[in-house]
Amino acid sequence: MKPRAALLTIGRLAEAVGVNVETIRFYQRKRLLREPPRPLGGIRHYSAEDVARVKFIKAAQRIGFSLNEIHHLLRLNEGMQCDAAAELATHHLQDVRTRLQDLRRMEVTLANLLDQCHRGGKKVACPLIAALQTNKVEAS
Amino acid sequence: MKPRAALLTIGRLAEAVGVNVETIRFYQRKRLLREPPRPLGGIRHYSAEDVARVKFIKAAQRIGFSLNEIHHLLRLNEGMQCDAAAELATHHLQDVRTRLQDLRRMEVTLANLLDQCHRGGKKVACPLIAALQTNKVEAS
DNA sequence: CTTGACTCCGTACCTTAGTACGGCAGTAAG
DNA sequence: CTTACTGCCGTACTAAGGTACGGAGTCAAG
Repeated sequence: MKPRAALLTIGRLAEAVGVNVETIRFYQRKRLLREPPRPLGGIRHYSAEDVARVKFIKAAQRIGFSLNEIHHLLRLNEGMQCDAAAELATHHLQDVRTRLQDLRRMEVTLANLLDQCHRGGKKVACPLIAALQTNKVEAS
Repeated sequence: MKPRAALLTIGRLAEAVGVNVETIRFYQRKRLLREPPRPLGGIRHYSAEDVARVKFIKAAQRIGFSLNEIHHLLRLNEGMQCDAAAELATHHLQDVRTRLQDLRRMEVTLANLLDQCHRGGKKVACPLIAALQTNKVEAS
């Protein structure tokens, strides 16, 4: 018999990524994940690609993208027309670069704070707020 | 007459940052913002510091922090005991660095995608998903 | 052939982060 | 004085992103 146990069911997929089974179903409903083939008796089975996809979704969320934006990003992945892709990518690239700057400032500031601490002051004054606005948040 | 017009009311604060008045009130309820002094007749007035604070909140949200995490970050700002601050900061610093890596990968990938496009392929194949998982995919 | 661990499905519920609503009060202009 | 802004307050509603629940089917092991 073929190793039925190796089949990637929804439960295993969820476990592999570290999310709830319901979350997988939810992503399917939201079309962030294709409906997988269900060869025998209606039990879905997934591929390694699906694992990667869900991991991508989770990573993208951590850096501040909404499911909606992630949906767009994922479409870039599946060979779309170049001009459309370029437009989307340009837009997201700018977005990503803004976030990078904010994150770098945050990094530097936290690192400085730690450094101050280790030099032995008992209290620290942390210009954390200044960190993210040095650049600007010009209201439109 | 004193320049009453220069008073930073809730409406002006909201406008300065580009958020809704209700959002400011909401942040106050959530203790992300102190209750400001209300000298005459109960009308709150805010300082430039409050503007900075709200801007910080918004910037931190864009890079993926929840209001809860932001609450912690803000507490770092107001001179706390060094050991406590150091622990918090260390934790957030790691977090920030992970996000930075993901964002950098995302940046490189999007930039490559654009580059491919400009070189004239009609369709593009974008290893976008690979981008965010390079760090840790030990999927069995 | 029963039992336990999954799976399937739809629906309901929960948390986070706001937004909107309606009633009341103070001030300023017409 | 009346009308028009704001501001104050509490409560209710919304949207996004899940989570939980209950009933039914499936499958491998005991």
